[in-house]
Amino acid sequence: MRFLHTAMTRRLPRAFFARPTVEVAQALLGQRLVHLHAGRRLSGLIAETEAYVGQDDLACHARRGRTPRNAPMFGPPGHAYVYFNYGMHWLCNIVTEAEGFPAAVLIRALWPQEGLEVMAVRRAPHPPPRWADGPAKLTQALGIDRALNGHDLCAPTAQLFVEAAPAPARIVAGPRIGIDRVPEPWRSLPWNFRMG
DNA sequence: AGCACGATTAACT
DNA sequence: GTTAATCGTGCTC
Repeated sequence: MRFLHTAMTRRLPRAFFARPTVEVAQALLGQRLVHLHAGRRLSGLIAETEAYVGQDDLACHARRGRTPRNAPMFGPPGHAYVYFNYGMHWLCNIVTEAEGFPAAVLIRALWPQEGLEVMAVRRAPHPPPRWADGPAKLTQALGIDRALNGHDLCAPTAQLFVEAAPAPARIVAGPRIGIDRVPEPWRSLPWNFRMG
């Protein structure tokens, strides 16, 4: 599926996210995640993603059905699912597939593009390569937290959204990170994707 | 009401 | 390679 955009409307439409999650996770690589912050643009190219797909996927938060925390995953595609983990970190997902089917893509790394001065302060004292090379690092760099949980990335007034950018020449797939307690085959499914 | 654990990070040895 | 930090969530009693 291809999406064409004019110079003024580069934001990815809901149809982009209303597809199989693994397909969306790969298609998001190279696209630009943007957070409008105090009239300023904070952004980066999406460099790593992971797919979490439905109640059969035992690594997915929705595996035991709907709860207050994972409710956004059951909602319509194109919304943010932002959750708190390890008592200190925010992780950012984008909901995929049809409403009612719980699935999302975790954004795991960005290549910073805009708002570098803000990121430098938020991620101090780390050097630029360490500003957004992890799922909790990128939310800190872009200022993504609970306030954006459930946010509609496809609304005209969205503060968080994805803009179309050139697709990467190559995609590398591997097992998802940090789910060592999840049983096979889910633990080893190659649903982690990065620009290669 | 209590408790084990987590889609992580940073600082150590 | 190992480990502390830190707390909301959801399951069990």
